[in-house]
Amino acid sequence: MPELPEVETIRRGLLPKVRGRTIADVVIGDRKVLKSPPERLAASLAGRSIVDLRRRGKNLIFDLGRQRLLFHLGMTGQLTFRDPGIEDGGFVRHPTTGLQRSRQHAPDKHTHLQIFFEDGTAVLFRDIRKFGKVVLFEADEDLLRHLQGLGMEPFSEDFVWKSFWKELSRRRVKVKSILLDQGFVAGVGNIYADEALFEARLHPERKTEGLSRAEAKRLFAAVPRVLQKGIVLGGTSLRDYVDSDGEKGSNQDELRVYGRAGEPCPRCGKTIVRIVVGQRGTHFCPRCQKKPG
DNA sequence: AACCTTCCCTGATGGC
DNA sequence: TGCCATCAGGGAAGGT
Repeated sequence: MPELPEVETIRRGLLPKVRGRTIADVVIGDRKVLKSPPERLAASLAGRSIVDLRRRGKNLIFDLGRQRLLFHLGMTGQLTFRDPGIEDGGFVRHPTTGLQRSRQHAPDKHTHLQIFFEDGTAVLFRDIRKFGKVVLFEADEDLLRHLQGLGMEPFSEDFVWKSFWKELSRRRVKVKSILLDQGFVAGVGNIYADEALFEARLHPERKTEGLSRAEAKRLFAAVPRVLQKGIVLGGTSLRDYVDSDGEKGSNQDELRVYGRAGEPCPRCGKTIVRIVVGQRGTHFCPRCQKKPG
C-alpha cells in the first residue's frame, strides 16, 4: 500500500520525466476514481504544462501553473510512466548498465487515467481496488483547503518535537491509531506505523496519554527513521506497489515486524504476533514492545 | 472526543 | 472456465 516512502519514490522517479512537459490529451477509464468530472478533467488538462510535482503526506500533486492535479493512490494505486517506443516488459538500453528489462506496462482494464504528452509518452494511473482518487483543483487555495486537515509533514520544518508532543498529549487514543491518523503525522500508513512502533519499542495499544516524554521521543525519532529507510530502499512492495518505472521496491525485505507474525523478532528472537487494532492488522514483538501493566 | 461499524473494490486463497 | 466465503485495508461517513 502506498504510504509516504512509496509516494515519494514515485514522485522522484516521475519528476524528471514530466517536468516542463505539456499535456496533449487525457484518456479516461473507469470514472469512479475520478473525483472531478471526466469531461472537465479532459478539457482542463489539455494544453497545460507540468511545472512541478509535489507530495504532501500520501498525496501526489501535479503543479500545472494555476491548477493542481492531485492523486491519492489508496491501497493499490499505481502511477507509471510509459514510452510507447519501448516494448512493454522488453529490454531497453540503459545508459550506464547496458541492457535492462523495461517494467513499464500497457494500460489495461484497471487503468483509469492516461495523461499523454505530445511525443506519445504518458503517465498512467492504474488502481485495481479503486480506493484511490484523482482530483483537479482550479487553484492552489482549493488544494490547500482539501489538504488542510493533514498533520505534520515528516522531513519538513513542521516536524518538530514540540508539536509532536503537544498533539500526542492532547489526544487519548491508542498509539497505533494516532500514527494512522493523517491529521497527526501525514504519510504514515499501516506498514510504517508498525515498523515505527517496533523501532520505538512501544506496544501498539499503549494509550497516548500514558506515554512518558522519553517514550514519545523514541517514537518521534522512529517515525522519520523508518520512513527514510523506506525511501532509500525504493518503497515496500508487498503486493501491488511499483515505482514510476514499474519496478518493485526492496523495503519489504527489511521490514522488522510487519507481515512477519510467527517469525522470530530480529531484536530478541521472541515470536512476532499479529493482533487487530482499530480494524487494522498490527504486528509487534510481545517482549520488546510490552504493555506496562 | 473517542470509538465503532460499514462501505467502497478486486484478487488471492482455501474449503468443499 | 467450479463455487463461495474470507481477507487485505485508506479514508470517508454515520452512529453511539
